[in-house]
Amino acid sequence: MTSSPARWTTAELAEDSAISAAEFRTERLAVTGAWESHYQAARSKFELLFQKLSNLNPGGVTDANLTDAYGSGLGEALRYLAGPPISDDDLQVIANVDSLAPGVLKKKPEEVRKVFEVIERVIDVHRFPWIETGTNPTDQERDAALLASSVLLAAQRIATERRVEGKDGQETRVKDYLRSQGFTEVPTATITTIVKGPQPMQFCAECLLGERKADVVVRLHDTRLMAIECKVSNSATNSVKRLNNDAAVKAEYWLKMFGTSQVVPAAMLSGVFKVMNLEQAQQRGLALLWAHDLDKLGLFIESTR
DNA sequence: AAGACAATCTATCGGCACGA
DNA sequence: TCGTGCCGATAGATTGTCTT
Repeated sequence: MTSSPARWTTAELAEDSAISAAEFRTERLAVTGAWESHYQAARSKFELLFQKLSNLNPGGVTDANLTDAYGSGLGEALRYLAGPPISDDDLQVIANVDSLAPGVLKKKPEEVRKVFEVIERVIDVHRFPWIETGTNPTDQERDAALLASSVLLAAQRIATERRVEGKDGQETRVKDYLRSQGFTEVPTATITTIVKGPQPMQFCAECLLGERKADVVVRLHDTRLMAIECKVSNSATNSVKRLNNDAAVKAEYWLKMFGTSQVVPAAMLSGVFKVMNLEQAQQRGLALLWAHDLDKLGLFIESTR
């Protein structure tokens, strides 16, 4: 007799989603210093860039200076001189160069030239008004440009950091919890049949289960595999994507691929989710767990003895 | 031969725009 | 106003290539 993960009632889902959203609220409002450090890091980059390119003065931007700037890892800051900033991918296409890697550009000054020609054409005149007049910036102009540019870059960095942290943080919590329950992590494996992968009292991370990657895979006591997807959503709009488009799709794939009696697809949730989406995903065979209540994971694992 | 660097691929969440 | 599809910006892993 196999044990199934709990199916939550609407009321239970509503309660947990409220707790989860409250936790998100608290975390987002907490002062972490992340903004401060990203701002400072960005500011330093632009200051260095200004220095290397003589405040973007006409004449200060030579091929040698540009190559030097790229070599110092300032290509990123360079992209952010554009209004609006150009992404790495876009710049490569628009400038029509083969590579934006510093080592490659170092040997091809003409490629650097092409890159800067693009930047020049789309440079943000709101931040760098002195470029148009061909004069030196006033101290205020220079400072305003540094401020605005640093904020622009730092904001993007924060957004990216949140994406990575949301996932990694949650995955780490799950793994730590499993360890606390006596499980041992084993190296990532490609799991083609149900007997492969983690053995009793083991789990692995980032395993390829069939043809889809699972964040954490645990061997249950009754030999089934539990595939846990870690999902962070910070808005109700995105809850449907994370749950129904990402996790439930994989759940259905695994259930079909390995059979309903062999795998237990689950999603570990934190952040903001809509109750309706939770119900839909659960309906589709996805077991729901909350990062704020990891003991439920332990209880289920125990129930498979 | 080793280590640095570059290219490629895939995954993350977030946000916009469109249509019901 | 709401639900949905699509895409953007980036990180990290892996694989490939070049230097020293």
